[in-house]
Amino acid sequence: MSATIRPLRADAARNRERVVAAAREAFAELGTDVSVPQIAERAGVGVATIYRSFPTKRDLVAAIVLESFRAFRDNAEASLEHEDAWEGFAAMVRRGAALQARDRAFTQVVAEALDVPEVRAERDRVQAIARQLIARAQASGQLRPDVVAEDIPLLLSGLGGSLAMADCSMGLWERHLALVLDGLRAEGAHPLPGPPPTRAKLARLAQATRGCSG
Amino acid sequence: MSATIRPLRADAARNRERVVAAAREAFAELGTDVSVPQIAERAGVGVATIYRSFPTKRDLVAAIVLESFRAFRDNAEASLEHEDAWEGFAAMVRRGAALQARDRAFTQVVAEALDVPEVRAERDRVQAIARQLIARAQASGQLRPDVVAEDIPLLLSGLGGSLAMADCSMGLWERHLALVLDGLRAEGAHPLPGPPPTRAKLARLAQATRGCSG
Amino acid sequence: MSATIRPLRADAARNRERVVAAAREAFAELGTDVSVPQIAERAGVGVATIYRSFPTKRDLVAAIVLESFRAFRDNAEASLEHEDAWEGFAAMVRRGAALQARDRAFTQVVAEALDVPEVRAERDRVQAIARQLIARAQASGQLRPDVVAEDIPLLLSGLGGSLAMADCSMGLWERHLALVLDGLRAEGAHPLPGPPPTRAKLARLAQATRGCSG
Amino acid sequence: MSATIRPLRADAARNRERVVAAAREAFAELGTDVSVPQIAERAGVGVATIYRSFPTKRDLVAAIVLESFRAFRDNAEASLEHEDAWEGFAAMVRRGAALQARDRAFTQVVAEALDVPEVRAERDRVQAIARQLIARAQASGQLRPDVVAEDIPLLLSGLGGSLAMADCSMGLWERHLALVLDGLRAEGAHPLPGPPPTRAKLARLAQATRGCSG
DNA sequence: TATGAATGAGCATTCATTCAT
DNA sequence: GATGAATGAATGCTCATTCAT
Repeated sequence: MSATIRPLRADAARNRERVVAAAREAFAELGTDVSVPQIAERAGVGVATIYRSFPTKRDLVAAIVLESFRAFRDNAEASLEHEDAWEGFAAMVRRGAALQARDRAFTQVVAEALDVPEVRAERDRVQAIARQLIARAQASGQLRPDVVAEDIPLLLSGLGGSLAMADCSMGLWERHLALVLDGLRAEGAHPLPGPPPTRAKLARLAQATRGCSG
Repeated sequence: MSATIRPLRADAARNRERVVAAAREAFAELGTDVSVPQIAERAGVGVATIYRSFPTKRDLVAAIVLESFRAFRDNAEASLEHEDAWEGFAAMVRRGAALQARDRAFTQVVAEALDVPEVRAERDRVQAIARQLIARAQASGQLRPDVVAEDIPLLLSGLGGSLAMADCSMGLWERHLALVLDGLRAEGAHPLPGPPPTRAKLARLAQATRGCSG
Repeated sequence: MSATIRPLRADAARNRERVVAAAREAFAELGTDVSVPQIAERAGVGVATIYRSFPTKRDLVAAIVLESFRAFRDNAEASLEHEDAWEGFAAMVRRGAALQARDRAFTQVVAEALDVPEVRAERDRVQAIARQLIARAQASGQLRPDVVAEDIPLLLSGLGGSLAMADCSMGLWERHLALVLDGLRAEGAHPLPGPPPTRAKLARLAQATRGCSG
Repeated sequence: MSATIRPLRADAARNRERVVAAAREAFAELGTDVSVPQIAERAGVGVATIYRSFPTKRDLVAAIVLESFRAFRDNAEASLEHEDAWEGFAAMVRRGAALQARDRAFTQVVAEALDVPEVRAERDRVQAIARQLIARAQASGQLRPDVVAEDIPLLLSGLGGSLAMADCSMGLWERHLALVLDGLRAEGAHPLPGPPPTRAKLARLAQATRGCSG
């Protein structure tokens, strides 16, 4: 009965899924610069089919990375239940690194702050959870106290960069990740240089699109 | 006869230098996506003048990043003289991070493995020095023994990612860098997962342009 | 059996009417450039429903403007009964102007000679009546004798142009219309240049789609 | 010597002229809707050649119609010298009609108020002259006193409409023009309906892009 | 029969690169 | 040797029209 609710949706949905799958794949592999016609070809549909579901390429990108963000958030939420506070925190970082290891578009969007409300909102939600994981791990004395939640996207983006470079099928990025995690431990922490970033500064930072000169 | 050639050469060389300077600036600021006409305009020359010296945009990019690679290598070589082995090593990493902080194209190329022989060669030379710095720092017991030279580009690229994201004028990236350095210290090192990467594997890795799926 | 067909027909007819209503509105408001999907949405039907009744957008346009032509003809026929021959004639012209003032598509089609047999036929019928109105008004000595029926569409189209330009809600076009009517009066008429257009010439003219060069 | 000032311009200018000529022709014939590729083909150049000289299609349209506007203005200025004030005025109207008779894009732009500063400015200049011609002709008692300068573009646009419809090579539009001119004469003028348009109203009118509903 | 998803050609525009001057 | 105009392929996107449901 529920099958007959949307008879049209039957092949429409199947096609949309083909588009999404093709986009997911293409974006993951080649980054957000793949052209819409390229995605259409991979999906075996015409360009206009894509534009029916996603009025703009931007929207398609947003939809795809949103999936990843959500998956990441689900995982991070689950990590809050971890008995060991450090392991909970590490799991989140690991997950973020893994995601970036297989999705180039995700990496790009983490780094370039796609200005789409839904994405922005999801990012905020993710950060709220990260803050909790951090607080827990710091309270337990395992995570160095001078790390703040805002460092995490930078760290993740950092891992993403390294992953992008390497053939991600090799386990190399896991070495790198372990290294970074060691740097985050309270154990042998050396004080970080400069003042801790204020929340206001970081907010402005999140706005900034790009532009480096010195 | 060299007298009649030189004058032209002088002109040409001056022009080439203008192109290189403009490209350096533009690439650092905007990344490798700046258009050739844009660079030509900045340099105050015609596009064809650029194409005389650099048959391809790719070549121009290569030339520019090569400069950075060389500067990096010079610096790394100097670091070999450092009394403190750890400081020598850390100086190299810091330098790499700083370079990426002010040169967006460099970051891109480190991350995307520009497939040009000269660049590749320079990369190898850099790595040879890195190997020495690492060996020294490990011998002195300050650098964790499970790090290999091949990890360095990945780490640098990682830092680059985080730098790209943040407004690089803020000191944020220096926090991240300090974090990573702490992770590299022998002090609180936890064993890295998996087998150490063999040299052969890494060679193949260097070849690979891209392509992640699982 | 007609009983079983009729119900469907009823549905179909109602749907068709919705389409026509939406098209009428959309064309009047926005001109013939509105997209078919847009009309479908206004009508609350699918595009294909439109294409069932009208194999081509052109046909839909033709159907809609045909309505206006018919309304115009009805009005013109009524004007034949006018006691005052001049007023009868003027009423027709006024009506044509008013139609154009509220229907952008009508204006476009009058100006661009939509090449559809039915439209063409209706145009001829209209002209036959115009001819009578003109004859009457000329016989009464009020309409200048050198005007021929074939001038009328041109005049109307002329008014349409001026109307299109002005915010049609302002009464401006009525000034213009009055001006033109004054030009049509026998009173102060100055002879028109050139030979009066022969019927044959005008027939060829009606054929011509476009093409001006000298 | 002046020939060698811009050796490059030699063929560049020739090519630009080809573009302009092709655009002039295409716009005149088909209106502003002709596609850029179409114009390029007519000109025998690539699309990008057009975009070198005209950053936007809008700019190309503006450039072309500006030519016509200027020609019109020159002519109108000359008409100010006419001994007979009425003939001066009539010459302007005739000229405007003739222009529209051979240039569909001009007609469109007169009717649709292309929002480009230069075009707008030229339009204003033209109107200033029209105002003088009108004042002169009214002072001499030949032009009806209730016409204002702002009526002229409407009248011209009106004539344009009628001209567009007819095969412009036939002299038909000249009949229509004569008719309209007769309507403008003081001789047999009947009072115009409604209040004369205030300048403020007309200014707002000029702003309005489109949108007719009642 | 009505739907609306799919199509592919078309549009305005940009860019790396080549060639006449 | 240097110029910058010309090229044509590519990009994101829209629309009239056609099918599978």
